[in-house]
Amino acid sequence: MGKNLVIVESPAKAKTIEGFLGKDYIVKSSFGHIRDLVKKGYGVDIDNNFTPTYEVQPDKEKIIAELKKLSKGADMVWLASDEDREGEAISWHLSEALNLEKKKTKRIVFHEITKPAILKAIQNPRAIDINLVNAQQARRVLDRLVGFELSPILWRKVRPSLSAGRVQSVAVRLIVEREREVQNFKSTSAFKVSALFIAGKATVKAELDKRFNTEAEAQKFLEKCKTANYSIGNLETKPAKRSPAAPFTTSTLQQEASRKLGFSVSQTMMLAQRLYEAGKITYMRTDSVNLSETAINQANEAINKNYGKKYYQPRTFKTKTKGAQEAHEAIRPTYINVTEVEGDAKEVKLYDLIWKRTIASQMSDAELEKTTAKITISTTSETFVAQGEVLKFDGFLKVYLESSDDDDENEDENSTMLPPLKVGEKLQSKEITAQQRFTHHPPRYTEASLVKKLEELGIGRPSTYAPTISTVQKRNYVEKTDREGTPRNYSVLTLTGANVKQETKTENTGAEKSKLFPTDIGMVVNDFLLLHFPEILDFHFTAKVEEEFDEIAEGKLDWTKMLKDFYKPFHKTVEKTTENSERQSGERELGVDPVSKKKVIVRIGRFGPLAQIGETNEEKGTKAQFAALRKDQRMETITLDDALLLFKMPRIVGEFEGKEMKVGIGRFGPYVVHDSKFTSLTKEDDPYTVNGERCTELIKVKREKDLAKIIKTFPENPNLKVQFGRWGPCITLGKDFFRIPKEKEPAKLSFADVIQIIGGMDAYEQVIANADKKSKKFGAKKDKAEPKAKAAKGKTSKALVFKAPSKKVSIKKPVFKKAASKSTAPKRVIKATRKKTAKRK
DNA sequence: CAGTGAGCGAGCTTCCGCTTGACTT
Repeated sequence: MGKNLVIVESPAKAKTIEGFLGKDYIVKSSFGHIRDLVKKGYGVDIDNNFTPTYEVQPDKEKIIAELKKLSKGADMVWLASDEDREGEAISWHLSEALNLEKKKTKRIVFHEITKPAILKAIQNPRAIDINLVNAQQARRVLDRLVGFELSPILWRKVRPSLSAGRVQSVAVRLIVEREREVQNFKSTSAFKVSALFIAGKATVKAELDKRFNTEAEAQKFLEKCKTANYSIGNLETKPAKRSPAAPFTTSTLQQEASRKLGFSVSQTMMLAQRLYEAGKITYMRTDSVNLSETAINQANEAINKNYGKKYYQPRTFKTKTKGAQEAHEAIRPTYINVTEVEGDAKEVKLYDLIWKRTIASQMSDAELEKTTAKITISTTSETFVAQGEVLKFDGFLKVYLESSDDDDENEDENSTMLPPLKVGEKLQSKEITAQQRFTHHPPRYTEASLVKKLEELGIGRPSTYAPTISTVQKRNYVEKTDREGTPRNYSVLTLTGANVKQETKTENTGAEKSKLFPTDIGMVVNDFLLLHFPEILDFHFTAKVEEEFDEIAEGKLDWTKMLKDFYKPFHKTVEKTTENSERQSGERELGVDPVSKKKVIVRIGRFGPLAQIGETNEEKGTKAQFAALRKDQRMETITLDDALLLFKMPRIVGEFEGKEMKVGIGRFGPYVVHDSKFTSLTKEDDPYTVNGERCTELIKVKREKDLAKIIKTFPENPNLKVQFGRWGPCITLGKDFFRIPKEKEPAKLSFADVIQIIGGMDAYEQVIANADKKSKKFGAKKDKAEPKAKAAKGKTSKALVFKAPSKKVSIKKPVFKKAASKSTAPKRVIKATRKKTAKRK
């Protein structure tokens, strides 16, 4: 037999499979899709039966060249991409792009990476399923058409650079609608009654079988209890059992890692990727809950060895996810006998989670015994109920228990044991309390609970959950933030002996951590799309088109016909909307300004949400006043009073050294600016009332602090200093920073030394000129940082220049301008880019 | 770092799914 070329999607998979197949087989990977619709324009010829135009993705040119060469020399090419719609398309694109001969090409599939599975696949090859490929083309083209027709409408009607799509727009809708549910939620309260009884030597905790709507009713009930006798009216013991959850899919892994370990969705995926690449776990982007036979056998061994035979119970799970394609196994340890891995702490934790979940899925049910005791009250018909739970056999609970999203108020002191009780037995009441409890609004989404919801709706795929969440945040439709709670009073009535005591207590309510909130722009875009394109935004739109894709895959429906039927009415709506719809600014009238008697509105402006008093009208000579909304304010909920307060800012609070002091609220909170220098106000200072005296004080303190940082100044230029920066001594020139070479002593630097470090006189002057230019360009068209960077790099800079650290900049691209020279060139200063370049260990 | 609230307009933005890159010393 001659040489065989096998092509799979993932390089890690290629490595594993090569080991199974011996030396007649070369296994290579395509790194996912290799061709896509052309990037420019639609890439689809709509008038010509939706003919797509594909191009090899630029980053895949190299791999295609290599595969081409290898396929030429091979006797047989085995296309082994995943067994799903996308995988079939990858095989098809490969056969096209590599110009493979039909008789030299075979298509094989397997959904687990085990030796028997691979060998069996090789023995059962088939041809490319063109129907399945067409289903993928339909999916791809539909997504392109939806995205590329909707987005431009948003550019015209709302704001440039926005986006819309089949998946992201529904994700945003979910978050917007949930937020409105929260806003419209009216909390009600009721009194929950619980009691502590004494039975012999033991205490029994019980809860009343009803709640009281008012404090008066609760009070009345407690009055009745004063003279009451209590006895066991009924006892019931029932066996119960609990079963383990299925092994992890991408979505359930993301949820559990979020609940149990506090990882974000993308963090989980990054860690899982590393574990996968290290050969520790199976593939992490999967919707399947299946375990291979090999894995089940390994689990059997591990359970017998670690816990005993009684704990083993083999199970197979069926996916409940609609539209699951199950091209892979569930996520599991590659070798189940490896109970823990070494290395990065977070990887270790994630592996442990996967290991436990996998093992637990093959373990016995937990057996419980639930006892319910009803306690009668002699003076009234209500009854108290005490519940106890005894674990008879722990089963899978020995290793793993799935968490739930609403662990909010499950304070039922779960699974306590009841003492031995008898029917008719008398109980002593020790204490009865009636506590006011409030109803909760539906929970806001976390990243993970949003993924769960999307999966339930069949929207998105394992490979896109994490990217979707980052897209809606990048577009500024959604933000993940914390929110501080507000205190709320509640009432507690306590009966001890013959005394009822009333207390008012305070609890914190509404606090949120890492939850998804819609932004103003997110709401405006959502409302606009929902108004004009309800079909696309429908929660079942994806499910509906998926059904049609399935029909295409089964050969029952022509893919271009499906697209035509979709596109015709859709495009009509697009045209109608482009022509007829109003520009959307989310404008909302708040009321009238009592001072000027002019209308106050909020709307989205060029730089985001703003409040506006009056209108600009040249004929009448009126001019509108503007104030940006604060970050924690929403157009939908801001009140007139809050909006009016915004116009009080910035506020001139007085004079100091002949220059005025202005107080404002900026991106980083309240500040006072004096002589164009900013000083932050402290938490105790209210920016609306703080006076000049206090501001002067703050400015003086700031000056002293700044002064303490300065190591050296130069008479040649007051803006040039040697001072302590965040990472030790450095040279500052205006807002540019320069690193001091190790061998130099900061305090002893001369002006000439400094110029040399900056890179010579030319460079020095250039930096000053660039700084000037930048400040002048303010309010001009666009951010002019780019030309500045070029100038500095191309001509002058011989030293490293870096800007003051700013989160945005450091993540996006390194702001270092690398020195064009040589030995004296200092090394990198900050590790701002480290995260990005950090590798698997 | 923090302000701004227009339309003399050139050309850009955008989708969803697959998968991991990585010029130099």
